[in-house]
Amino acid sequence: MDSTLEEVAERAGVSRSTVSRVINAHPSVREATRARVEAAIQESGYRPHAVARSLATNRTHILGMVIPESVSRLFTDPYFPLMLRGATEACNSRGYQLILSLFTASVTPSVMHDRLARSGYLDGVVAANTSLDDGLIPRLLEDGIPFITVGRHPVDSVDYVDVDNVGGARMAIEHLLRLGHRRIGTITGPLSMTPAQDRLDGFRSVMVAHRLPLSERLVAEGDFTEAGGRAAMTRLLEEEPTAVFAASDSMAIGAIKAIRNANLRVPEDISVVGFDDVPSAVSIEPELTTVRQPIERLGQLAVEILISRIEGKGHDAVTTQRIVLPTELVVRKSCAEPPRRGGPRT
Amino acid sequence: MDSTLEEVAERAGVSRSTVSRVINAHPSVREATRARVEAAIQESGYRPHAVARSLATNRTHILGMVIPESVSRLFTDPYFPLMLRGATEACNSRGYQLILSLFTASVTPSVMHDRLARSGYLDGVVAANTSLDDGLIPRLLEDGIPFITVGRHPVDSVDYVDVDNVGGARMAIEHLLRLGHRRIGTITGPLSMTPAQDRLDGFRSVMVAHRLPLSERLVAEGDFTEAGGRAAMTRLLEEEPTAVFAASDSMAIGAIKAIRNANLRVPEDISVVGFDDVPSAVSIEPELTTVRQPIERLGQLAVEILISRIEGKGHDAVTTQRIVLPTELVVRKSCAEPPRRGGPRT
DNA sequence: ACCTCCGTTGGGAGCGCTCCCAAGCGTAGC
DNA sequence: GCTACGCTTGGGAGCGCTCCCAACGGAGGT
Repeated sequence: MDSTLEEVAERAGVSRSTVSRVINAHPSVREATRARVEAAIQESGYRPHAVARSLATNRTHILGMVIPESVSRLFTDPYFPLMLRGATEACNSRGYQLILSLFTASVTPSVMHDRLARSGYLDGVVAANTSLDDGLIPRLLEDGIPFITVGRHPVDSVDYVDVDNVGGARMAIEHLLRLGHRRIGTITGPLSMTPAQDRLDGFRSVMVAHRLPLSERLVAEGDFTEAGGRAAMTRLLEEEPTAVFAASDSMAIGAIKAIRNANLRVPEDISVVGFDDVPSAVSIEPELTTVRQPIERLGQLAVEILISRIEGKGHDAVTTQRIVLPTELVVRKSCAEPPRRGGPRT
Repeated sequence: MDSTLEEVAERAGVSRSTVSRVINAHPSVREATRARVEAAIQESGYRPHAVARSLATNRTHILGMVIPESVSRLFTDPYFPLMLRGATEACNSRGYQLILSLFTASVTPSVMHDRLARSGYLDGVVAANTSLDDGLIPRLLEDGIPFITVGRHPVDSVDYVDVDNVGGARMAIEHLLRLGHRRIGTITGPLSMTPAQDRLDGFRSVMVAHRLPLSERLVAEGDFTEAGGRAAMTRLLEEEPTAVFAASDSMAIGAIKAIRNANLRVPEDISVVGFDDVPSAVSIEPELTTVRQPIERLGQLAVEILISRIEGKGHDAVTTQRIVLPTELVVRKSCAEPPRRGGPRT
């Protein structure tokens, strides 16, 4: 069971090196020898010892997925599970493993970082949705470990995969405009995170392009959670918007609750657009109009690019890789034309 | 940056062994020497090479979390994220790392298994919610790798952590009985999974204890998903139950939709109880009465027990560890007294 | 003054694998 | 028939660390 290369070699009557060649599919092994070795491997149930191999090759085939503490709270949101699934899928098919590093309370970021990057266990790191201020990226850069971020990062040499947050937000707002809305509010994510910034930019750029009022009072910062969306919407309500763009579906769901709580209806009194298109977007009443982003694909691509960087395939190893995936507006039932002035809404 | 023990030793004017002792907090190092070595470590930015250490100690401090393919579909359910978070938390505080192994389409279970257990990278495995028929447990047993399952497993020597599914189901049904329901249906999970079996057993035992009808037609098998719950409920509707116990919140939510789809109301026409108490249980209308299980705690305990087994602390190493956590009924708004016969329901 | 013992320290021998270099051998070319 | 070259194969030298055993020296006991 726990046989070693040497034992297999003896059994096959060849040397350690030859067995190693067979295992690594090295071409220069005579067919007859190869067969003999393979038989010996079968018989002994031999499996290469990954740790020993890693020590010799300086490769572990293990990737780290880092999720900063601030974000791990969102873990009940399907966003991360989906991204993880994409990442895992890619790892599986490329023969890599994924270590999950959530920054939790019991451990400081720097301990966490040491354990990760400098432990020598990781061939590369996927830094998911880091916020700009957590200092993770500079450290990774300093370590020289290959990494990629999910969500754009401003530093020049950083690889990333992202979705078109600006474009998605634009589509959402344009949809609202098309329905006749003029007084549109937005609930943003935490502005230390680039996707939140970008969605807000998209919102603003459309408003500006249409010469619409862009009061800061129509912008409420949330935290991507339902509770945060609810609180933000409650504030927004005072401004009497006829439509709201929430930067995540969870926040949109929170917003709908706040609206109902104020005895208003969605979409008759206020239209709501979300972002993400998580499964529960269709579980709620009314089904949510939202911007779909390919979350699973994002995780998958991140891993694939990271691996190609690690393995140094072609020019991937020198060119910074930046991929932005398109987003898509999904029209459902949470938006309608704005109420007539002085109409049903008191 | 990538200095070795030897280099640090030279810098401190001691031997490799002494540096090793300092790093591993071995007591027999003179204070002065220790200080000198620590300074050298600081200066050189030395970090022990985890892989080399693992090769020498035969310990990686890496655990695997295995989630079978059939279950990874549930990934949009908050169950796994929460369990993962508990597990990660425990790993973090004990200095372990967690490798996530989802069985995905691109890889067969046996390849997956080889990669895991026999790669030598894993000190132990947490097998989450395996179904009885996927053959994972026998293989782990055969390999002799330490492991624990989340959700009870019938084999004698297997460690597990579980929640009191039977008791939880009982509480749910008794609650319904107390409200006056007699014709109660249930939507089960896939019966190849022990939690699904246990919840059904709880349902049955209460029904039997109260001498209530136990028609198989009032039992519909679902798959823990919302869509499955909806389909199962649609079938159940023909039996005209006044209440339904769904073995997961997702299925309960699906059931509510099916009920509404039939132009009936929850809870006025049909009461619904779920299981899990996921966050979205309070996001829907009406808020769901459900059985709460400590999911995060489950993941955490699984890891802690696994680690104590690996490290062979005391008798933990020989006694089978089985822990069953209590569940709790959370009464919200999805249950009411049954409609009067011939009442509003046509 | 000598022996013993303990607290410290150093160095060899691996852990199981890869990689490189060299050796063995058969064959083709001259 | 001899040289050269290419295909195979074997074995040494690590990868960076831990662990064990031996050695060293000073303190305490007699």
